Amino acid sequence: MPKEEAPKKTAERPKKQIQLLRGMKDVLPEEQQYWDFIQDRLATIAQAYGFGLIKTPLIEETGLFVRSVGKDTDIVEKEMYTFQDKGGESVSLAPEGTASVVRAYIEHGMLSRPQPVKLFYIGPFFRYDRPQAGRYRQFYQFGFEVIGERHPVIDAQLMMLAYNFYAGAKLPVSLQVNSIGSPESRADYRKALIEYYKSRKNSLCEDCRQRLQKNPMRLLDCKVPDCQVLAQDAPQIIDHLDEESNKHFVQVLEHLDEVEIPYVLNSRLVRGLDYYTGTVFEIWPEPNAAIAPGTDGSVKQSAQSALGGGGRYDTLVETLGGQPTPAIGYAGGIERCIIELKDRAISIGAGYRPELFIAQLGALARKKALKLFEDLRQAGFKVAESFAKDGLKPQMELANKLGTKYALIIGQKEMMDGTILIRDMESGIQETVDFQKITAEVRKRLEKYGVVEKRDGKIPTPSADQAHP
RNA sequence: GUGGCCAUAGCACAAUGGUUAGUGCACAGGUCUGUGGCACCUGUGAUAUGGGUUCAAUUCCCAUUGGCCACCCCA
Repeated sequence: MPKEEAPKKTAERPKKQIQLLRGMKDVLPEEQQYWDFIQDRLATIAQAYGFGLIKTPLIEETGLFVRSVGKDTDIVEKEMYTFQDKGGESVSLAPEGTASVVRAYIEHGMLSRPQPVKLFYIGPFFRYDRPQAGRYRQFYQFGFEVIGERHPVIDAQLMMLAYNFYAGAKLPVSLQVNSIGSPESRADYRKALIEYYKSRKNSLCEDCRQRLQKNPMRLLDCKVPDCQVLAQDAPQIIDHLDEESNKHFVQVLEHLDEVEIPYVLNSRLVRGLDYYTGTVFEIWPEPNAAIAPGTDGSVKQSAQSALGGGGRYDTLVETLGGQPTPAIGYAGGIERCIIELKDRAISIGAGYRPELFIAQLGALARKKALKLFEDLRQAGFKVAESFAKDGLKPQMELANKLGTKYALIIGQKEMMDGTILIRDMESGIQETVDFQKITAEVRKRLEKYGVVEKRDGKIPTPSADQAHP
């Protein structure tokens, strides 16, 4: 097939280039290693802590989220992808994972499994929000839910799991912890807060006056300096916890102390979703010292945005129609995790790198090479090739770019002799070996390399056979 | 949802109200007819879209689309 035939310019390009929908993102092969890295670690950790993977649908009945996340939350009020399906039912793309997991727990009668039921998920979610770095309209979250147990040790263990996930990936993070108490004590606290702020309303920023009406707890983490001053002396939720919540929280902290997981008591931590009760926590990235404001002004230190968050939701199962069942969960954002990994130039191990490259020359050799590729692949080698290329040179270039250890060269001469060339790409030394013995010869050489690699500590991450969402 | 900054090849960046819009990397081919990394040469490839001002717009104006930043909120 003559390769001279340049692709003819076919139809005229459409005037309007079709581009990504706002807030959407393509993940290209180069970035895939980060996703693999995270997924591998998640799968490992989930297994170690006894979580089973659950896959829930992208689409659910709208009511599920209205009832769980809360109808007055921003997420439900203005960020959901909601539409009518062809049957006229109102459906929504899932904006988060917990609601679906709880729905599944109830629907599949998981109450009759050994409690607590520990479930783990990973997948895309959707929120129609204004995009920013690390914030997409389709974004990926992983989550761990423990349903059916109220003991504080569970809270501590889940925080430990979350913390260890990041620590294991060499990401410096801090664990922020708080308790927002039972719904009753929260209502009580709310009253106290409103009371406190009422008299000081004039010193508040405009947003905060809104918050006073809508979501008083948010007053506490306003960034306006004047508001922060007021927040200093505002009543603390800790002081308004009911006895049970308080006792629970103290025990959670004791457990955390015991396992020596560092945490920050953050009395201003409130979570936005309605279903939270009691313990709440977030994982924050530590400020990145590596990114200092450059003289050129090209600073890219993203604002404090949580890598993930979670908490107890002891009333949610009941809210969604199940038996009263305590539960707790954590959810983390994958894109944000990747941003941190990249910013901190954290090594995630080498990506896929082929060990062998098959170069061929001539029609007969090409046929033989095609077969050889298959044999070597089935023998377990990572093999690369460029069979469509004619010249040896471009093939060697590619072998070099891919960083393969050896090139196996088969041309007319080798075809005649029943041999093949093995070229060491680093030294340039090449040897002629019997074609029949190629597998053994290659294995012999690569095993030698394997030892060297181990010394360097550069063992390629084993590509687990986990599912990619 | 609010406010601001921005948009030139695959990527990173130049330039200009007036002939063929440059450079580096990448990609393709060649110098090298069976051998990669280096060098040199050649080539492919772009002014996001729509409208307006103007003799003339990639440049100025408006809108749309998209990106980024700060809010809001959240993963």
